[in-house]
Amino acid sequence: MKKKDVPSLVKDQRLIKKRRGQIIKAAVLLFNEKGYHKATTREVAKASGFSIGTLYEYIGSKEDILYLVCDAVYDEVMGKWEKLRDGNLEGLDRLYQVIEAYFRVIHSLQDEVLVLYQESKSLSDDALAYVLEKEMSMKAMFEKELKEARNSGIISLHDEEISLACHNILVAGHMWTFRRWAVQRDHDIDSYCKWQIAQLFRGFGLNKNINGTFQLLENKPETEETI
Amino acid sequence: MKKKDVPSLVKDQRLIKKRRGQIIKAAVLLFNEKGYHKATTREVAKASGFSIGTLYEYIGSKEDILYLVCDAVYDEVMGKWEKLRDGNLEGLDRLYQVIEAYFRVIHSLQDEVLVLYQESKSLSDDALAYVLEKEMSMKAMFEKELKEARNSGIISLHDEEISLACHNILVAGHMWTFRRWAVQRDHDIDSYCKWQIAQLFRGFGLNKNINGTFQLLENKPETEETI
Amino acid sequence: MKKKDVPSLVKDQRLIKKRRGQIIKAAVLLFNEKGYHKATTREVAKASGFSIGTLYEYIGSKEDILYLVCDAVYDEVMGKWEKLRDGNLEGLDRLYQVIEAYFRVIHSLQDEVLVLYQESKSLSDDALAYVLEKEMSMKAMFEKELKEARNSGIISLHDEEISLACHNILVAGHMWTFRRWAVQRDHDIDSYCKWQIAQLFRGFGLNKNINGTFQLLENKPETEETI
Amino acid sequence: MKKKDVPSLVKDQRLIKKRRGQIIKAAVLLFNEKGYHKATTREVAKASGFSIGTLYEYIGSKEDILYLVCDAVYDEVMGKWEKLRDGNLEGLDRLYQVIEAYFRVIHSLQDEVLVLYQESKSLSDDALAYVLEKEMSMKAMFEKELKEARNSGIISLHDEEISLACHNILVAGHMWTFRRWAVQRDHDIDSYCKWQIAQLFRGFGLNKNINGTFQLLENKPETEETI
DNA sequence: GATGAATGAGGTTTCATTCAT
DNA sequence: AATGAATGAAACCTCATTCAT
Repeated sequence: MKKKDVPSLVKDQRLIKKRRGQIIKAAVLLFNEKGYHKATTREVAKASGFSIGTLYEYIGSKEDILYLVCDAVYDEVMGKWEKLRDGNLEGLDRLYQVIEAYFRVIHSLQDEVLVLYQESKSLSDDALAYVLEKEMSMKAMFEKELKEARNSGIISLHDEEISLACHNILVAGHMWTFRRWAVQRDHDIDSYCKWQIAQLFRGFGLNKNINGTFQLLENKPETEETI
Repeated sequence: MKKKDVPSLVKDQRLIKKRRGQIIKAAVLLFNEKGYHKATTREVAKASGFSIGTLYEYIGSKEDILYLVCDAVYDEVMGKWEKLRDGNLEGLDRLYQVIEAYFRVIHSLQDEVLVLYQESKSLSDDALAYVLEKEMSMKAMFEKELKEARNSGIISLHDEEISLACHNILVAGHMWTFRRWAVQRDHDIDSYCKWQIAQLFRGFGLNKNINGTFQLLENKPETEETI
Repeated sequence: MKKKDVPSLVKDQRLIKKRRGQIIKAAVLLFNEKGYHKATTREVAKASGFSIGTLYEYIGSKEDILYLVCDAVYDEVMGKWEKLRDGNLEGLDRLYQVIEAYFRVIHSLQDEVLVLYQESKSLSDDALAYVLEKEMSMKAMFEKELKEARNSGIISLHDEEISLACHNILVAGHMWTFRRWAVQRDHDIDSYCKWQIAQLFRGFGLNKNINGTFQLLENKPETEETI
Repeated sequence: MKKKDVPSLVKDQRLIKKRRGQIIKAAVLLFNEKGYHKATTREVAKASGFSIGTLYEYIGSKEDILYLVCDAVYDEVMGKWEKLRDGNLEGLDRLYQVIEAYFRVIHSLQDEVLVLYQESKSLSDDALAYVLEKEMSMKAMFEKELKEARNSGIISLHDEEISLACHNILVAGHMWTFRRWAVQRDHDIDSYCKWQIAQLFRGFGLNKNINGTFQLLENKPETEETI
């Protein structure tokens, strides 16, 4: 599915990019604070730093703002995630690191992801389809990783389990934002990564040591750090 | 925290209960279809079977409708869950059954739970606090179960892990509704219960046999059914 | 073609009729004064005697107002015209009287007809088609009269000429409104009727005497009254 | 009344003329298609081949565009009409030819005349007055012709009748455009000229022969061609 | 207790016009 | 002379809420 076309009356592509960046930034803050429906276009314009007329030079409708936000957030998540992933790792280390990187990216983009998560349902059918497709492509990336791990003999899961596990990973990421009122009261992001990943891979004989790198458990007796 | 007071101009408590039941039922359908913000009070009144004037005899504001829905959904979930739980079970069987019962209740109240999940953020601060408190009380119930299981030596998890695991269980329930566009494409509720519970307890030497009841794994070699 | 359905949120049909009557009356005045496009819905509401919200209880969109006006004006013209026509007349007298009655009805509904004439082009395609159809049905009425007159041997015109003559009659009626800035400076409605009808039937040996009834010209030498 | 002054920021008169020509041409097309009010200045600028900024270098306001169009259309009609009129003709031939030429000019400038006719009411009072004055000057030309014909004994009409007849001639021209949805379905311009002129002069013993030139009827018995 | 017509604040969007480049 | 991004007043329309019946 192709990116939905958001109409603009302005020709200069560089300017469009800049102004839309302002819009997205302002919208994330506003949508977080009051939600998409209660935030007005006038407020978005003002928070973006220009007039309502100028706002509509760069979008076609209010929904376009939400679409721009959702699209941008996915791109940002994907971009940051790619940068954070260590392509040199293999096997278990790689698996852990991929997931942890994902959690940490979400942590760094909390507001953005929360909007994506809570408001995307207000998109029109086709825009929503596009966004869900992006979500599924993220899921596919995790599936690829898990299947490679299975091929390497590190984990043993059915396809169905892998699929579900990937949903769980993705949602565990989202949870960090949409349940922050509870989860972030008890955990910081380090702790959250540690325990969630532990939960995901319990039973596969894996462990993460204290200084944050992951290691195989070598049949040590259970200690505080062991899961 | 006490239940928020929803004002009514009508005296007859029995009538209030009846009419609010109609309102909640209609609102769940409508909020599912178009969301809380896009559904109008007129539509709610019509779907409830009476006039807009009558609607306002039983509520004070539109938000009250959402509050009534959220409150009722929790009560319904709790009620059904209690009925479904087998108080006689002990140990592992009990643990499994509590969780599975929870998933099945959510399955049977999909629309309701979805509304609760997607729209409760639109509640006012105090109403939201009340709803979140209910959510925490559900979490507490799971925590109690898990701690008992730990005391019985069935599982070994830190308090922190138990807390997180309970979040995961609750969210796994919600997921069944808010990710149904993907999850319910690949799973029916039986399969979902099986694999999600498996995922939660992998590594504790538990298993679920083919006919749907859970059992301890007795050192059998791993088979297809083994997790 | 059926009457276009104008949506109303109000149920009481009598009230709808009453309120729409108010709307039409107010709209005719306003549209005359500033034209359809420059008149605002708020102004229409105010001139109708109620709030903007109430206005929209009785219409679905601004265009509906214009449609209501056009539809009502045609009905009013037709209704008044029928009442004014003398069904007992035959032959020439009938022909003259039908046309004169038409002119006089338009005179009594000047503002209404002017709006119909100047603004109907702003209707949507299907509403416009409906209105033009009404116009054609009026033309058909004149054609019927002229053909009967031809059958009686009073006038001798080809079908093509009759068709065009009917257009001319209709437009001569409209002219009285849309060229009033010039025509009504030089004529009152009596004089206008007299000369326009004379113009239409010159050459058929007809005349209208001074006191307003029509008569056959009996080969008299031309006098001031003769055409 | 003097031509209204349309302000321009540009000095070069030749350029002004050229650019305004572009504007008028574009505006006629647009105003025909969507009407003056629904056409935007941006659209006019684009259709004219330059930017909105440049448009405003040559006009002071949107209304000026309409004024330029109306003014230009009159000039064009007058210019073409003069060229088409045969100054050598006398008497009846002259009378017929003047009217037919007028109809044919309007036919060749249909879109332009239609805009003039349908939108001029949106002009400001003074601009409208100027335009109506032009209309009256056209009427005066017809009056001059008819009076000369009366002096020559070709027709016998009172001053009042002549005035009205001239209105009718002018409106018969406009009709060809504003009732084209009906009239042009049944007639081509040749047929329209023939029958409308016939209608105007019925009873004066005039005729138009088959090959399109007009002639006096020489007491022949009425035939199909006779009116 | 039920009704539904009335209200008007406030939402989204448009577009004529300006002015710095 | 030409450009086009920026502006904001003002348009249309919605809908939660009230209150007379």
